Amino acid sequence: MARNPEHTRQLIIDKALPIFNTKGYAAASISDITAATGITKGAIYGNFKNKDEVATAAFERGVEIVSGEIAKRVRAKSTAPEKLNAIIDFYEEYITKPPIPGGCPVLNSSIEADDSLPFLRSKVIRSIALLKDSVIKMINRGIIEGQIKKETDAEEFANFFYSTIEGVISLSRIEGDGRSFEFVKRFVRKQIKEIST
Amino acid sequence: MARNPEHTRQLIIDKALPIFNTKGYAAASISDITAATGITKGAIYGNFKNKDEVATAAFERGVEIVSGEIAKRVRAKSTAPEKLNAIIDFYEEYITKPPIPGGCPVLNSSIEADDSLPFLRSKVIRSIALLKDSVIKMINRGIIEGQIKKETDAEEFANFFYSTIEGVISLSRIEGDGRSFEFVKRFVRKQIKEIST
DNA sequence: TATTTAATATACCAATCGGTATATTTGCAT
DNA sequence: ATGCAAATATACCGATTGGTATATTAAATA
Repeated sequence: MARNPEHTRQLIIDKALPIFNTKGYAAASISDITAATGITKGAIYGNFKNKDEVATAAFERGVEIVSGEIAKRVRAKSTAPEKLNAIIDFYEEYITKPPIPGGCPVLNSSIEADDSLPFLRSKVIRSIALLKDSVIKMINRGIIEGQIKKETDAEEFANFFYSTIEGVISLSRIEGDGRSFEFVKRFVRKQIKEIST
Repeated sequence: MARNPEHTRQLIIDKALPIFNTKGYAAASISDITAATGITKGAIYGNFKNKDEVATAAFERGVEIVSGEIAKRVRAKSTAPEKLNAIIDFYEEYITKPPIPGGCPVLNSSIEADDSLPFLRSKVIRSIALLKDSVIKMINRGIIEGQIKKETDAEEFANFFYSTIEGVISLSRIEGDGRSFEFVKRFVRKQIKEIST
């Protein structure tokens, strides 16, 4: 080994992530990445088989960042309603100070990978499933612990919850302000209160 | 005039729309359009200044199709709750038999135009505003006509409504089935009932 | 310190991109 | 019928794309 390939690989992923996330897979070029990293094509293709693999690694890193940040905030709260509200707060902050430039990588990749990019599709599907599942578990635990009404349909709520959040992120980003988010936040908070005991 | 340029222009738009909508602006090429239309570059650049203008025209046609179809279904119902449910039904059908291949052009373009494609941004923003506004008006008329509870916040509901629908469309499309939509539909229907008198 | 080998840099490839200049064709007006 | 102008087709442009083959460099081994 020579010249720390681990570091190189990580550098490529870290710099490629915001590029793919802002421009999209198709518009992002290898040259964009060499420019951002100061590294040459030789190094990129020495560490990744092709552009697809760079994009895949970047996406997985993006999901890691997002879900890691969510997990941190969720852990900091003790009851299910508080945890759900913490997730909303995280996404609200996402608009003004996004941990990854370009919006939510799950949503972005979801749009671009639904008809093309078959190598990404399954990864995106899995990420969404994990995010939803954590909300479902959160609600069911809340039911057991008496914080959430026991008649609550966890899967229905989780699907509403993530659909609405992803939807309002797309709205807020294109509109360029947090106005829509404010309305939706207020609504979702009411729904959380609604299922709370 | 010769050879009916109006027809040519419309042909280009009609064929370009599903291409842009499935592949996205960046991945869709002029060659894709010549291949789909059987028409040459000369004809395309004779009718449009550049790729941006083709994409813009295609987007506007897409919005026209979607909002036209929504308007038709909304007109067919007489009360606000029925109208709202008709919109949900429209988007549910969108998953299995989309009027435009590739999903919702408003959502797709929203994702791609938030950081790039400045020529599209304002058009997307305006389309969203119109869609939301029609729901707001629908609810306020429903309040006047006594079908919707008068304490309902129309703007809040409209934002929730479209965020949730756009979000669940993205989910359903990447997941490849209508499962998530079923859950979300059930939830939104309950919310409509909730604000109904 | 010399050698070796892994990692990175450089130089290049064909293909494709958006766009244009020009040639050709078509339909209308005369 | 003929000439003209508008519309479309063809041929081409430089730039960029993802990718590769090869040269160079740097670190570990001996």
